[in-house]
Amino acid sequence: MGIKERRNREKQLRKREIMDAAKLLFFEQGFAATSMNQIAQKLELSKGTLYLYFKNKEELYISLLVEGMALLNQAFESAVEGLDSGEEKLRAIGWAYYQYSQEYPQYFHINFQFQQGEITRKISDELYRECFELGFASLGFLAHAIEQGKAAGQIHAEDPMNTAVVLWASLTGIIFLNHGRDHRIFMPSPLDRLIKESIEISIKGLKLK
Amino acid sequence: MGIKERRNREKQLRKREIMDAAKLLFFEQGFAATSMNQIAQKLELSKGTLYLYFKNKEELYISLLVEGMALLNQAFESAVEGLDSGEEKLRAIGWAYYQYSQEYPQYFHINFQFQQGEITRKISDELYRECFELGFASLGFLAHAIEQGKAAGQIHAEDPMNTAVVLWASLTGIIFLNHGRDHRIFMPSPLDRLIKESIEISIKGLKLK
Amino acid sequence: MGIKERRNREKQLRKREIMDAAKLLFFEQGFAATSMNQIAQKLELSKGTLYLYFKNKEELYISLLVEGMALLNQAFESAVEGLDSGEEKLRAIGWAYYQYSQEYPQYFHINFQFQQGEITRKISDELYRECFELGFASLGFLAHAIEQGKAAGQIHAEDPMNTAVVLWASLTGIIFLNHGRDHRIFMPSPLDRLIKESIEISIKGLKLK
Amino acid sequence: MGIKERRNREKQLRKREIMDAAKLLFFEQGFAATSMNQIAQKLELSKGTLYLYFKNKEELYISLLVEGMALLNQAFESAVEGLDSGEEKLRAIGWAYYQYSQEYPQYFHINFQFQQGEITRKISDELYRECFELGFASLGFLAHAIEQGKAAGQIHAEDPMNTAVVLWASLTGIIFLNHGRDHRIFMPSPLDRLIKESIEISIKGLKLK
DNA sequence: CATGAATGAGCGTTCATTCAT
DNA sequence: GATGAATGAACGCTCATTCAT
Repeated sequence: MGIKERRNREKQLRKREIMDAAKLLFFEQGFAATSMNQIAQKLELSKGTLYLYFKNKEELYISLLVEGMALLNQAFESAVEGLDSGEEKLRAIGWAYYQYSQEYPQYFHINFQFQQGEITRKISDELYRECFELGFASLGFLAHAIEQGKAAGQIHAEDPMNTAVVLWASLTGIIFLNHGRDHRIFMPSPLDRLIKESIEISIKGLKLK
Repeated sequence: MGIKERRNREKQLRKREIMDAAKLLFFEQGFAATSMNQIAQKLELSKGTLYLYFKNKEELYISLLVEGMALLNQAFESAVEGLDSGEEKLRAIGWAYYQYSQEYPQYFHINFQFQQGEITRKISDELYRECFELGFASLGFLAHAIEQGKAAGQIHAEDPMNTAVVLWASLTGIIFLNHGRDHRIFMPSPLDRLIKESIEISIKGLKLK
Repeated sequence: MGIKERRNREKQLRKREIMDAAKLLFFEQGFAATSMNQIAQKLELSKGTLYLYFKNKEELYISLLVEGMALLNQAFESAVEGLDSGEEKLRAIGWAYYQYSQEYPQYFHINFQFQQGEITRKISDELYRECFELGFASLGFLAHAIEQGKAAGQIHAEDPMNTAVVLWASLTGIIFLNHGRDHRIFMPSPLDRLIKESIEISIKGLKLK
Repeated sequence: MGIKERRNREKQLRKREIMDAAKLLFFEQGFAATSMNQIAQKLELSKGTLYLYFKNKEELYISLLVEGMALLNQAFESAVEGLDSGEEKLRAIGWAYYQYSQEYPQYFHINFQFQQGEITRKISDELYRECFELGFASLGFLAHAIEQGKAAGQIHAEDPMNTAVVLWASLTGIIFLNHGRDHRIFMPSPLDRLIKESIEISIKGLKLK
């Protein structure tokens, strides 16, 4: 037993190490430009070993994606904890999304690249579903806040899920402005100002009166 | 005379063919995942021929980008033509952006990929500046409409350029939801509804009263 | 008649132009690194045209070789003109070889590359023979001078042709030191000093007493 | 332990195989005309494998060059061992150079090609310096012998290094006559006779009296 | 006579993946 | 469980040569 457990623990540890190294490299160089060789070298591991833990490059990538999505969900959960009004929650979720993108830029990046579908086609439907559900859960936080505001008569929203998607995508679009790997892309103000402006515009735009 | 002209016309035609084939492939698979070989095969042309028309892969890509950006600017120009108020213009530009993304999804996609910087680092600063200026011009339409609304006392915007970027990125984020090359990504409603909702939220959010 | 002649003259002229352009490029970049395209562009001519005048790249190259060899023979002829003793002639030929290598570095270079055989295998035996005979003629000047010195009892040489080859190759080896296209190669003194020293050592070494 | 050692030995063996195959091909066809593909095919190996052992084509070439130069230096060292006079040493070195060129014609050729600068420009200054110093060491043997003869009053040489270069280049030029990859080049006598004659002429030409 | 578009084989190099040890 | 040598297909790109016009 004890042996088996230790083995298992060690296996998980190794998996972690691989994922951490891969995370950094994928973020810095993108999926296509990062080679399994690089990942192996960074860990002073042999290439073959990577394949003991991940079926292929895509699956390694996706496992990071899932992890990142789970983290985001936790962040949202904490953000709304103890808040009462829908409006407050909306504001908190928006800001939490921004903070997440700053604290875990690698995860944010991976998440986003995934949405673009560069990799999606190479993974199983099952794995895809898992990602999908996690994403759906995140959206749920937004949708729930909107629903609450609507129920309280403070917010106008025909279909809260619809509105949630709109807000989510807006923020994503803005955060992503900042994520090009070169710094020649146009940013009129610091990202946080843009985010704040976006959140406030949206909330004001949603308010009933 | 006639001969030279015909040759020239044919040359332009061939260039068009190449660009059209490349446009589709870049859209479907992304820049990195599309090979010159694929483009050539799609056209039943030899690889070498592509290089008679474009110095390299990047240049082929960028030529599409520039074309798409020019189209978008024209679309914006038409959209605001004859409109009076800033609000109307905002609405028109947002909608034109959406329509552009539907009519020329490949161009939209290429434009977007570029902003992400996947390619930016490989091209000359000069070429980059050209693209940049075209993009800047597009933003200008939005900024100008906001400015006008502000001047007319109808819109609140501390820094119109800032606000323009926010709106632009929001719309881009939403449209992009729809652009994964597989269609498994979550969309609660048709895109046009989401866009309309986004535009209206933003405009309402910007209004002074 | 007149027409035919003019045509012919023009054809020769065009051939000259091609050869002159090729000469420079082959010298600057070497045979392999020079493309037919480059030659055509330098002349503002189409690639196809080159093939009207030369069967292929190799033949263009070889035609330059033949020309250079003929020039060298002329130089040797002038050098020995009016000289009486074998020793004087030897000295004159050696020096003429050096001057030739300075005045026509491109020809010298081409000549030498040929000896290395990089190209030889691709040309016809017939063309090869022509080159060979020209080279042989050059050697003849040296051999003849040695013969004369020997006949006059001033020079020791069992087999003058043998000795001619030795002297020739020695000078070639020295001149070539200077012909690497980068300038990091070791040269203790200016080439002319080395050449003079070599000539004097050889002549002294050949003298009977 | 044993396993690791055997692996290492096998790896060295494979490296040797690659270098030996490359040596022959570079010799027969020159650097530019030899492709990595050819080398791989000759060994019935995949192209990719070559790159496990050598970073690129140039490095493979240079590793041969360095090997050859080291061999030559050893040959010179053996040649002068136990000899007393400068003249004897000169004769021995010249002859050792010839023998080296016969025993290791490929190395001789590679060395020579390098001097021509075909490849020099593509390698790092550092690597270049290493090659340079090995070559310089070879010359040093000659220069030292001349110096010694001069000190003993037997040889006239203003600048022994200069003279060393002259002798070296002379011999190189003669040996090279024989090294065209086809054998149609003119050779009046066997190479050894030419070499002997050259050495004797040079020594006689250098003697004081 | 001259063109120049097109070809197709080839280049050096990379890399995800496999498998014998 | 871990290794790392080997593969083989693919990459972006070049270029001598041909041939319809």
